[in-house]
Amino acid sequence: MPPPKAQKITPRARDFSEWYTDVIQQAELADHSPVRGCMVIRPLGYRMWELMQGALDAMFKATGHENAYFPLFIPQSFLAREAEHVEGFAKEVAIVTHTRLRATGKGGAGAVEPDPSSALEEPLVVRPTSETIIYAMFAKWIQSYRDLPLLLNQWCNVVRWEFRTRLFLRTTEFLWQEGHTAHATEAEAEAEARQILGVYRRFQEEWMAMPVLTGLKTPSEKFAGALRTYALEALMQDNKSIQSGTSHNLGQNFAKAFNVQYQTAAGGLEHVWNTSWGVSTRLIGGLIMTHSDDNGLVAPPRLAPIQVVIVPIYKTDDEQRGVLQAAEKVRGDLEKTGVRVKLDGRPELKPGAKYFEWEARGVPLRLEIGPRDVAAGQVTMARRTGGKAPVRLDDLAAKVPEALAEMQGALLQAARERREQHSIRGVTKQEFIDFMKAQGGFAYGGFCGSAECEAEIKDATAATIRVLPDPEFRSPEAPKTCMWCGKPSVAEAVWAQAY
RNA sequence: CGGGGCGUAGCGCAGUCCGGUAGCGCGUCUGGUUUGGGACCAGAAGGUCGGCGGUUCGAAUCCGCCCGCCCCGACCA
Repeated sequence: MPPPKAQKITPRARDFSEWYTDVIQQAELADHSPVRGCMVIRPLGYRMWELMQGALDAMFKATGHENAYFPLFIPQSFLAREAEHVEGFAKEVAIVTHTRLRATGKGGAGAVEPDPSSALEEPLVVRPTSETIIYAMFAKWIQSYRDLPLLLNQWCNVVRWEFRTRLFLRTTEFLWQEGHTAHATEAEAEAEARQILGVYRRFQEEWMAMPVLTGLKTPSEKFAGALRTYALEALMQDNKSIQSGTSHNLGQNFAKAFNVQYQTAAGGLEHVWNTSWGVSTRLIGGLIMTHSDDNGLVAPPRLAPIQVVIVPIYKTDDEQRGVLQAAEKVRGDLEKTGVRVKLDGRPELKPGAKYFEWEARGVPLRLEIGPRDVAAGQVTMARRTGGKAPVRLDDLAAKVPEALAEMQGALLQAARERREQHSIRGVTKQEFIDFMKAQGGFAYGGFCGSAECEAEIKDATAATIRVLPDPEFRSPEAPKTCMWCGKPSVAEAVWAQAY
């Protein structure tokens, strides 16, 4: 019997926000840094990011993209070159103005100060995103249509000085990838932006087991400087939506601002068409809020840093020897099949304590090996999502990958069902208001296209248009009128309260 | 930046009203006994009580100023 200890994780039903924070703490994914709003990604969280990077990077390469690295610092004047872009980011950029410190003779925190004689002639901004510096370089590299398309990606950190931050979801500094491409025609750029949206969707569904809606952002939600922004939206367990990725058709806005031109086959001079697209460590926040439960993290097997943990159980020294030997063998066998496995041989903890710990860290499968199992030539396999059954040692190398694959599928299925249960289609104004006031979720309805309606709805319900959904997500029947103002509908929209 | 709350051991807190040896739980360390769902016993380490100043014989406690953090509102992946 587990003694009723103080619950370390606040139940979701009591306080979702607290629950989220507790899950991250207990799973040791990340921690707050001494700098307000910044995050330390701990080994487990970073391993998960590495697994995400590995999968995404392979997908980028498979679609013809190459990695490069552009610098952290951007001349302040660059940011100002594209008018809409600078307006979008001006309020949240960090600026470097000096190159050295000097001693003040005072003690403590005031012992040093920026040396006035080291002031930079032109301040540098710390990249909030890299369009400006990348397209400044593209202008040098692109001469002719033969240089196109140029398909680059970079993995890096960016800084956006946010007022309110939350681990993974919104931090001052975060890790991401940003793809930047240049094309000869608008159609090619559009195809690229759409292709990447598909890549992101596949990654999020197949690897993260996180179902997404894809579609177009309205002008009020699009990226500053883009022609069009496509996005992916996923519904979290608190019925708020998270934007889990964006892909922009930048048109020729940056090409014109940075003079990125190429000679056509016919000998003319044209501006290129650009795209940019990114996903960030925010994905980890989405993953947590999609699958995890009141016992802690639930990691989808394909992205679980540890997929299987082996917990040996024994009383006597004799038993310990036999059990550990069997456990080592199991670990070796599983490693050979490519499973990420850990044997928890710590002698100072009781098995139950280990169960709780690994559950909090989201390990999909736990193999318990005790004297009875050894005698029977089996292990006891427990799933993070529930259920426990013996598995013969001979079958293990086959059964473990099978169970992992099943769990991966079941998580996506469960998340999809949950999303559909919290979606409402063809809403009327009153239904919409009631829905957003009560449980919330994805509300599908007609939209007249006016920014006024959008703003009114946001004021009244805190809900915003997440996307104008792509065809595969639209309702069977297109709405005829705007669910808010009753004027003719120009597109179906999906509203939700959002992160 | 506006409204609210809080700074005491690694973490969570009591003590502050009413000044008088700085405490509790968890965790950590040592030793022993334990181990099929959060072990137990014994011992130990660990503190400029956010900072500076004031009142006082004496301040975690009273007064003043400052600093930091969390939650809620306006920006955002």
